[in-house]
Amino acid sequence: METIEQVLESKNIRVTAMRMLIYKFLVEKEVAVTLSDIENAFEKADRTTLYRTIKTFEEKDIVHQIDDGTGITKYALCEKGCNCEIETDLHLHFHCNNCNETICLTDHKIPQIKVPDGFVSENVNLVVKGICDKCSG
Amino acid sequence: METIEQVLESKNIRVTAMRMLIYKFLVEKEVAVTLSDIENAFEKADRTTLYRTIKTFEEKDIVHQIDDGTGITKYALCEKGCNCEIETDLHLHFHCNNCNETICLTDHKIPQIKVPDGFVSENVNLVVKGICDKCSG
DNA sequence: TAGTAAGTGCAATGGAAGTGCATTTGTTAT
DNA sequence: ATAACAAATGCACTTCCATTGCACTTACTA
Repeated sequence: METIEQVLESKNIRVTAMRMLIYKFLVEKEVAVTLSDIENAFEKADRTTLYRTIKTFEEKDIVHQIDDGTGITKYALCEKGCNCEIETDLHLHFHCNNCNETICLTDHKIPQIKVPDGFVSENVNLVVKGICDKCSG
Repeated sequence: METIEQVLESKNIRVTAMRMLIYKFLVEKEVAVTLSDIENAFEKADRTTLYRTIKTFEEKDIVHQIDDGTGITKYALCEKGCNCEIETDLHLHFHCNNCNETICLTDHKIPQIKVPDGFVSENVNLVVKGICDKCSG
């Protein structure tokens, strides 16, 4: 089992208390979070720090950004099976219309999408909306 | 050939000069537009009016909203083959990373997406990013 | 044609994203 | 150990888009 320090170091991210806390928070949260979520969880910390920390994590490919259509950017840890650095790693996201949470369905790859002649596909964003397992129960 | 008045009336939208102009603008634009695009086209009109006009069009299903991941909401006319009122009408959108325009690929339906047990899919948003036909030429 | 409902314009607010700069903290070399 | 440097953090501020309240105008309806 890797420690948080090891994870950060392996990605060339300098280890700080703040970063460890935020990483831990992301691990414990199983859904994608907004910047506000993080803000609420760390009220003592500055918004900018949280913002830049997430951006750092993103650059170093330990979190990926999700645009689930709510208009607010969400972030989730890149876990087992998520290779965000590879453009073609395209798992889909599920947004629950009831609890408003967004979940990475890492196992569910996006099928090949055909585009018309002349169009070149570089990237695909797919968000399924509906009711999640917890809410449909 | 339906006139603009007829289109609006058939959707129970009261006909005003402003609405006709905006509708005409949307018809002529073949790509999805932002509120700012409309604003620039109608500098004499108020932002709020344009905003609410688009919202009205959206409610009455003559326009649909597109979230192409640029962070700015775009709108496009629901044309032939687009049945936004039906949740399962799911054509995809293409966003060009070069010219920054977003196009409805009305003919391209989204394939059936499987979700895990317990999840209920109600809606799917799919945006393909890449280079459009005009830019790849 | 008067009355009412809807549409429009102006002003202001709110939320999220992003930036500049000063300060603090951490790393490295001496 | 500590000086010097680089990176991280906190504060203040800005910008941009979305949205709302209210007053005024326009269009339908009895």
